[in-house]
Amino acid sequence: MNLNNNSTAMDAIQKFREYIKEKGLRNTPEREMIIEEIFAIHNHFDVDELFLRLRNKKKRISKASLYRAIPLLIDSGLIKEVYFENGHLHYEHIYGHKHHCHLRCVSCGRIVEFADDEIVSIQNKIGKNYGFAITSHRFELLGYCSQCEQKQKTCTERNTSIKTLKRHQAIDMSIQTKNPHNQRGDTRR
Amino acid sequence: MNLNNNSTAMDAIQKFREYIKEKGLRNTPEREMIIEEIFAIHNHFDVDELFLRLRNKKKRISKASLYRAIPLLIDSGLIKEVYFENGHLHYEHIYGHKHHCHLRCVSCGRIVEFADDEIVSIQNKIGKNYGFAITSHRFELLGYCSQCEQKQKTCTERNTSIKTLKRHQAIDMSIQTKNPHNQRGDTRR
DNA sequence: TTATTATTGAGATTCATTTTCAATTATAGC
DNA sequence: GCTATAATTGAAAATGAATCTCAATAATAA
Repeated sequence: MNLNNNSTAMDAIQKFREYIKEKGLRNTPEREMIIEEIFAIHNHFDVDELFLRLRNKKKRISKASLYRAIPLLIDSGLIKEVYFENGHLHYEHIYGHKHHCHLRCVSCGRIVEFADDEIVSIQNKIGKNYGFAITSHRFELLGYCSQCEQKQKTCTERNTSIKTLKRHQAIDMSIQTKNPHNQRGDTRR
Repeated sequence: MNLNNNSTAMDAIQKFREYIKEKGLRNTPEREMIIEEIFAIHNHFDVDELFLRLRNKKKRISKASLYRAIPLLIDSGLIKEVYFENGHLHYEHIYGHKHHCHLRCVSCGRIVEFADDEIVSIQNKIGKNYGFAITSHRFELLGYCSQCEQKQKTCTERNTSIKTLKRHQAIDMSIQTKNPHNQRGDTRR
C-alpha cells in the first residue's frame, strides 16, 4: 500500500505541472483534478474507480479525459500499471515510493508489497550475461496467504470446476515501461 | 523461445486428452486442431495468430472455440498467459519446458528467456517472512539489448513524443495462476 | 442405435478503451 | 487585458478483444 502524505502529493502535482510545461502541453483544471484524486487514493486503482470518486465529489469530468491523462501520468513517472484483472488495467502511484514487488494470494487476492535487494544483483548478473542494459524489473510472487492456506488444508476438492474457470484474474504487470524510441508495433488499431 | 520437438507435442496432446477425460469433457476435432497448432508454434502467440494459422491450413474453426479452449489449456497446465500487449493477451506453451523468465528489450521488443535458481531462494525467504505458501513467481527484466543500447547512445532526442505515447505495451504476465477456490471477484460483467 | 448433453459456429453482446468532432479554453504575443 | 492559435474537453460514436446466446451438431454412455 502506498504510504503517501500530503507533501508527497503536492510534490507529485508539482512534478506533473513541470512535465506538462516541458512537453508543451496545457495545464487544465481537469488534469489537476485527476492527479489530485490519484494521490488521494492510497491503494491500487482503476479508471472506473477514479471516475466514481471524482463524481462523488461532484467533480464532473469525462471518462475520455481520464483515459487521456493516464499515458501522460505514466510517461511522467507518476503512476504505473500494476495488473490486468477482470478485463481492465489497474494502476498505482509511484512518485515518492521506492520500487517494490508484490506478493499476491491467488485465493483471496490479498496483496502485500515487499522489497528485496538481492533481486538487483540477479538483475545485474543476467543483464551482463545477455548483454542487456537493464533499466527495471518486475517481480511477483504468487501463493496462498496464511489464512487461505489454512482453508486449503481442510478443503478436499482442490480441482478447478470448469464452470468457474475464468481468465483475466490477477494478471500482474508491475512496471513502468519507458519506451523512448520504439521502432515497431506502431500499428494503431 | 520454445524448443519443442514432435514427441513433446504428442505428449502435450496426450496430456490434454487425459485432462479432457478427467474433467468429463468431450474430445472434439476442434480441440485437437487447436492444441496441435499451438504446439506447432515455437513462439509466443495470440488468439488471432492461432486463428489465421489454422485458417491458412484450411482448418475451419470459429474464434469462439479458440477463446473457449484457452482456459482449458491454461487449466491443464499446457499454456500460460505471458503478456498483455496491444490490447490483447499473448500466450506460450509450457508443457515440457522448464520454468523460465523473460528479458525484454523495451526498445525493439526482443525477448530472451532465462532461468535462475537464486530467484527460488528469494521466493522462499519472502514467503517465510510474510507467511505465504508461494506456488509460483513471475520475474521479468526490462532494458535495452546491446543493439538498441548502441542506438540510444547516438540518439540525442530521448524524450517520448506525446503523439506516440501508447499504453498496452509489453505488459508481462508470465505465470499460470491456478485459483482453486476463489471467494471473491466473481461478479461477471 | 439412441438418448443425453457438451460443443460448435455465427452472430449478437459486453465492456474497456480510443477516436471523432464541435465547442471550449489555456497560452503566447501583442 | 485582448486576440489568435491550437490544445483540450465532453459526448457520443467507433473499435476491438473477449464473452455469451442459441439452434444445430456430434461425442459419449447405456
